[in-house]
Amino acid sequence: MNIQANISQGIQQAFQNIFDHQLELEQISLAPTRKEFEGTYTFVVFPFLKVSKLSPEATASKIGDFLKENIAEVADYNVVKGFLNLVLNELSWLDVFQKLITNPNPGQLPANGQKVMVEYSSPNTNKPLHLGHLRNNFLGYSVAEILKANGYEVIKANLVNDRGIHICKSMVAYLKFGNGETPESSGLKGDHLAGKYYVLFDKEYKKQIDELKSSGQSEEEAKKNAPILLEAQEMLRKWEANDEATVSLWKQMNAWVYAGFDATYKKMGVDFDKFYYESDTYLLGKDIVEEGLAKGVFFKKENGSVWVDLTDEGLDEKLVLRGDGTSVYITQDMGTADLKYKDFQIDKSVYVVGNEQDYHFDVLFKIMQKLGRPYGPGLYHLSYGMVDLPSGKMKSREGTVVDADDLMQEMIETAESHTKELGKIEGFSKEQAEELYEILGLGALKYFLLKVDPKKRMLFNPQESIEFQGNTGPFIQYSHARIASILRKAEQIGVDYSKADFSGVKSLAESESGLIFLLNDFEKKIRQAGEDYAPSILAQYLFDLAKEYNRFYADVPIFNENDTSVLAFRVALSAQTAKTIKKGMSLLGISVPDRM
RNA sequence: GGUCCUGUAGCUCAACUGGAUAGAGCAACUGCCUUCUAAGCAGUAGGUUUCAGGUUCGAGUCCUGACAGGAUCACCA
Repeated sequence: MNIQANISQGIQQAFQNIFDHQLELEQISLAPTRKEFEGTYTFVVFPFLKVSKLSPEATASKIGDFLKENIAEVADYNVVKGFLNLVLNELSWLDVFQKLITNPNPGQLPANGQKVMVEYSSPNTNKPLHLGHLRNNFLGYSVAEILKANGYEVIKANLVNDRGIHICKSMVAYLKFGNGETPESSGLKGDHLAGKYYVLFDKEYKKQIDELKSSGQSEEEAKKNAPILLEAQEMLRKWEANDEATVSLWKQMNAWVYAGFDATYKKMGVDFDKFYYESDTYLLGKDIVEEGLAKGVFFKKENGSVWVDLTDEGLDEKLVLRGDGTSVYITQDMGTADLKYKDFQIDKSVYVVGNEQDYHFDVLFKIMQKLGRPYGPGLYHLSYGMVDLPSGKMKSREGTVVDADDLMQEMIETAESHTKELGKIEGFSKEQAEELYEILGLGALKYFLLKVDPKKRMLFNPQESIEFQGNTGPFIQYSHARIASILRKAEQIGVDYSKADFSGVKSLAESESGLIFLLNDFEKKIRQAGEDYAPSILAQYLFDLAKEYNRFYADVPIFNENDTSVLAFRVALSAQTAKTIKKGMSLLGISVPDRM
């Protein structure tokens, strides 16, 4: 069906015929030939010398001869040491291209009947989202879209952390210092309002600690005894006892925060199919503890606390229920895992959570597997590194964060000034121009965060603004806009490339066959990105594709071509590239403009 | 201290999962707008892949041990 498969089969036959040896297709790997050598694909023969019982050169030559004779696409070959470089018939790329353009929806693999849940975002309702959340949200959204493209049915879930001591801290500070302030009266977004009081709490808390210390208490005592902390703890007790005033304040503040989050999510371009709230789930999981005890997966200590022993898995013993029968974090996570399965019968479940929780998820997944959950093997922690600032770690309570709303706004403004500097807003209405700035600013930001391997922690320097040139979102967007311009012109002068009559094409420029090679690779990359949960693979691919197109654009004239079928081919090649870029970028959550 | 992650050009990142002379972008320097958008293209320069061993035809990639940075090891979430 495609060139690579044909060649692989040819190699298989070659081994059968020449060496009387049956090779599995999986054993045959074709690598792209390095630029310094002539050829497209390279087959490394070193691993097969035991079979051929010949020198590397002789082995490679024999296989090369066979392929040249029997496989239409192989025009020639050369051998360097144990490397068999296959030179393809230029025009076989044209066949590949003809097949590619018959696919109306490139990059969409057929449904595989599997359901996967991607949980991401998971905000705390006591503070606004910051740069770290942006990485989380963009990653989660992109992985969800990539899995959809791989044929999964995807449920995007958001587990909102809407209860606990941290929310009570904001509430206490609000009661103390708020004077009835509201988002309306203050002009603050609801999430920023809550965040403000979270910071105020911490200030007051530190002040009280200092006071207690100067009156003779130890640091440890002071931290425990500060009145404002005791108030927050008291408020948590009242909340859990369903105290009317407390719950109503909690609801009020949460409502403000959600309104703020909604606006931020909308700007980010992410969405969710299902929300879970910890205020609903925090009591779940106790029945699983019982089940685990019955099955012998858990055991009880003298004080009544319940543990799981994971020492034979290389981990420790881990508490799953306190001695007083109350839950810990992992108790409710066990319960939530079951709840997700009960709600959606998912085959796989992806948790997009920072790498500081690696150990926690390791434990959680091992427990669910020991309990024999059907979804156990499909649990995956998509762990990502922190985003650090030059000044160090971001801390919400100290106010040393790069706020998500601010950063997105800055990016949009930067995009605006870049665009104006380049004088590229002629013919744009005000609305169109603003839409463009948003597409470009967010594109730059998303690409910046997604092109890096998630595992790596990254340093973000606000002073050195995110680039718009080189390996960036706008570079790829620019390539798309160029093609869109070509396509407009083609339509204007009536070029019909839909018939796919490219009969006049007798040879291909390097950039042309290079483009087809990459376009043909799209599906493979989507598959790889899906298997590895790695948007960065796709980002890298799209950069390569855009680069190759720009090379083509500079090398090969389109409208100066006399032969209409050649002209049609080049327009069709452009159109296919645009389609691929657009689809690929959409899987990263990035839109592409038609003009910029 | 135990466990996990990371370490590649001045900076930010790749390297098709063990393949050839380790590639891109930024920054620096040279060229290219009277032809489809110069947010572009072509080129120059930049490397002991943190270090030391090992495994094999072949190691940035696998193993062992150092070194550096980070995370985690709560009856917190």
